[in-house]
Amino acid sequence: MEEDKLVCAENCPHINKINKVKEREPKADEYAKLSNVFKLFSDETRLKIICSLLKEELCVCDLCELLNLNQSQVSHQLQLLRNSKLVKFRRDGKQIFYSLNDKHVELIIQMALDHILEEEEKNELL
Amino acid sequence: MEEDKLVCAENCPHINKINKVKEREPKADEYAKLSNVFKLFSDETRLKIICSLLKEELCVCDLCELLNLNQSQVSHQLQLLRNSKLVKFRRDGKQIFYSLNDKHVELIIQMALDHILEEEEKNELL
DNA sequence: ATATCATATGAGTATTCGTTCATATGATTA
DNA sequence: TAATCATATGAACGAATACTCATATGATAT
Repeated sequence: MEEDKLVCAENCPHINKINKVKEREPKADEYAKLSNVFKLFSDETRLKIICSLLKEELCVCDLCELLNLNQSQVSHQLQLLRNSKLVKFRRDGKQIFYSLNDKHVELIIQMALDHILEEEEKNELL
Repeated sequence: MEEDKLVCAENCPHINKINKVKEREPKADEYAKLSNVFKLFSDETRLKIICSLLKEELCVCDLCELLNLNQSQVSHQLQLLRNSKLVKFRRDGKQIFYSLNDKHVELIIQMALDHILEEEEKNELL
């Protein structure tokens, strides 16, 4: 008849800490949006597309050539990026040119690169 | 007998642009590392764990209580974060306390939050 | 020593997600 | 108005992955 125990018995959970964390945490829907953004960056193919668009507006076939991917692959990934408004696009005749829709993208990638570089430095010290 | 055509025929691919992009792009192994980092942030459960650890060192059972997750779930996700060196941990008696291992984590999340907020502002203008 | 507590880990399952193949759409050119 | 070009889209398949359940481990307390 005991209830399932979620928390450990004694000192734990540390209620003070937990309340402190709860105050500052993102809202429930922000977690969903955040994880969705990171999901877009988490696939190597998409990430390459995003990085390619960092500096230059490019058409689908530029991306295919640049990244050595087939057209369907690129278009499918671009659709995901479009749906999340991470990229914008304009048609010019038969071609469609994509570009990034938000200046934060570059910052996010730069922070992650800094993180990776620090990891590498740590490893070199071993 | 024709080869599969990867690029469009005429103006495209825009060789100048492509070369320009190629100069600045991350190296091949950096893409893999980058996407792995973002993959860690891309699951909502892991993201909640990471955000909880932003301000406070917490034990497993704190995280269970705080996020309303079962112990196995939390431990499995912590293992992924450990393997990628995103968190560090110390044992104190029966409990194990986790904390973030890198100051860039907060910056990455903050940039992503800024991105989301800007998206929301754009939507409100409609 | 044994029981209990906090956490870790392995296997199995279900779901998510990326790629491929085939086809559709929408614009241009002949 | 056909044919072709650039891109989009749908369905199917396979791989990756998150969760659950059961069990193992390592520390403490009795």
